[in-house]
Amino acid sequence: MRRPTIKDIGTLAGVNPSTVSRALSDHKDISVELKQKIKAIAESVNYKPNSAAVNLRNKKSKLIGLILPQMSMHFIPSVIDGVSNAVHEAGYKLLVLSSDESIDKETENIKICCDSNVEGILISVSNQTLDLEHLKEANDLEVPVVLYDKTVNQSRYDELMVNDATIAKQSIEYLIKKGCKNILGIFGNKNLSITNRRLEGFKNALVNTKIKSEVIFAQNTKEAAELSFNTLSKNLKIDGVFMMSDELMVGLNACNFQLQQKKIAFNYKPIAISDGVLPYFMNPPVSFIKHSGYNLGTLAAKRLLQHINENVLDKKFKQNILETELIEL
Amino acid sequence: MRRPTIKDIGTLAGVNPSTVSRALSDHKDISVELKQKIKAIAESVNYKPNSAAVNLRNKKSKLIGLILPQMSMHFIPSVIDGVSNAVHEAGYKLLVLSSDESIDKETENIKICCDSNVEGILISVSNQTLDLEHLKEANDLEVPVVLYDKTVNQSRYDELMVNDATIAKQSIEYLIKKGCKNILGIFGNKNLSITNRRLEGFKNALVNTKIKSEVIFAQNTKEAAELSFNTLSKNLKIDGVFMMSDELMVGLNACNFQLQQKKIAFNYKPIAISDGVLPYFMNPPVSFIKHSGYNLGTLAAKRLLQHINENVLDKKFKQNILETELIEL
DNA sequence: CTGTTAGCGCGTTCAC
DNA sequence: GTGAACGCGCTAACAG
Repeated sequence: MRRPTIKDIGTLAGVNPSTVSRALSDHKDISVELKQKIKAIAESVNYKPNSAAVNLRNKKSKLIGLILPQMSMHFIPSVIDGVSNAVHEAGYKLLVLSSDESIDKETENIKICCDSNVEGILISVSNQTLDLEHLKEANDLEVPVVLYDKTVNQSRYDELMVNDATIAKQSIEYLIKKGCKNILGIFGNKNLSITNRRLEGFKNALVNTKIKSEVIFAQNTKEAAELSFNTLSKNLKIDGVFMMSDELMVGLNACNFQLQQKKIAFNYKPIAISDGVLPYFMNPPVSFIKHSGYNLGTLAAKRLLQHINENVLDKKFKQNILETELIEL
Repeated sequence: MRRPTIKDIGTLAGVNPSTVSRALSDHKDISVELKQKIKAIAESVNYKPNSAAVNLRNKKSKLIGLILPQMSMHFIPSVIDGVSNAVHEAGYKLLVLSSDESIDKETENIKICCDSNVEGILISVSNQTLDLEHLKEANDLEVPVVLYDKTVNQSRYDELMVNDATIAKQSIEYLIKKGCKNILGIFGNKNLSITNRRLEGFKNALVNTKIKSEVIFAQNTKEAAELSFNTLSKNLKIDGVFMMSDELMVGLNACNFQLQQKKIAFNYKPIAISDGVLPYFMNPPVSFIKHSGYNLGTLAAKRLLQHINENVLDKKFKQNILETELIEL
């Protein structure tokens, strides 16, 4: 059975399609009785407007593109959840695209968004991304773009992120306050700007102190486990460990097991930047600065929706810094 | 600057819009030179077909709806990744929708899919879902549906899942083979059919053995941590623990910390059903039956695409059982 | 080989 | 108050 159109309803009601259209959208020129009659018919045949036709007519797609640097189990699901809720609440639908940390896929994803007539793009860039040239097409089409979390240095698009240097600094200051004298910092990919910003905060916190520090860089959980084991088994004086992400934190959990196996005593205070779920379940638990992907996603989506709906008068670049809180375990 | 249409190109090239359309789609009736000329112009004005118009015309949206029971960090991201890759490879785009374990949201999500003219739906049902009545609309519109992972008893739609009872049984048999005599099973929400299927496998493995067993049900990681601590601290004879998911497994990691804190010796073999990432990093590591969300997503998507593209001659219900493997750590 | 025409389903302007 | 007609952008059927 073909899906009923506005035309079919018109035939059934004995009126013109345009009358049906107006009745269904509660146009004031249509009499109350006729409206009721038409709506009843629409209901009875289970009428649904054809979205393609509506889109074509209105030049709107009610679609938002969410571009993720990769599909990881850490942080990303929270972001999707936050964005998804905010977007659906506003009657939009979400196109989810993962760039798999490749600039080519990212470019392709932007193209898909543009080709799909999305009304706005939320993007967190891959670690291969150095500039935003590939957003030119979106720009030409005047599709609003909001950057979140991972960005490059720019001042053209709104962006929403955490102050990486500050929260890293806070973390270290916490360790210092707790009396740590030998601090290990576990960081991610050395080439990422996010890594460097967090590293900067780490170093800043140590300026003018007598704290000793070591730093390691790990590409993933496994490397974090291995490298931190190497370090912790050699340098037994380490009494504080900072991890810049959940992913690396999980590595430390495995490292601890190795240390126990080798009967290497360890006793350090751990702190991580985390989405907030896993730290409670590490062995031992890890204090953390909560960097909520859900909040980030929600706020980024809301900001984008403002651009779309309110023609944001004040169109100048805004950098929104997300609030965080320290949770002590 | 308005986006150029096929009409604009026609004007520029001095030909009819329809000629442009044919040239761009390499219709054989158009001369090679004209094609080149038109393509060059299209390129130069950065022409992009208007997807809404194409959709309207072709009655196709190139959209697939992926409905998730919830947006969790376990398993789900892998599923999305698998589906996403398969779907993009085939030139489709992915609408991601989370039901948040609510039957109402799930119904709403199905509605969104139908309203958006998706060409197919991949759905894993919420834990409130008892039947598939709410798929009626998709059915009326003849939108293909494939169920994956969490389903209800049905034989109308294709489904793709793991044999829950079997892998649970395998897990326990592994523990038995390793010499365990006292086994603890940690299961999820008691009302879920997936829980009951895995529980059934668990029990079956114990039939006709002298193995003692205990079973606990936990709603989430935190409960898993608490309840398993209660059990393990009381029953010191437990020498094997089975966890039916990553989420619960993480709880055990926290439980182990508690046991250490209280100086309670524990020595059990752990095994879990897992997506395959976290078990390596637990303290201690956990052997697991790999139930890959990525594979599941990929296969489910491919099956759905078959329905969409090949008019699947053999339309009868198919239940596909996913392969798994046991990884010993 | 290329142009003309019509229509996909809807919304809006204009006329009655 | 309601109907007729047109156009959104594209494609397929029909002409020539």
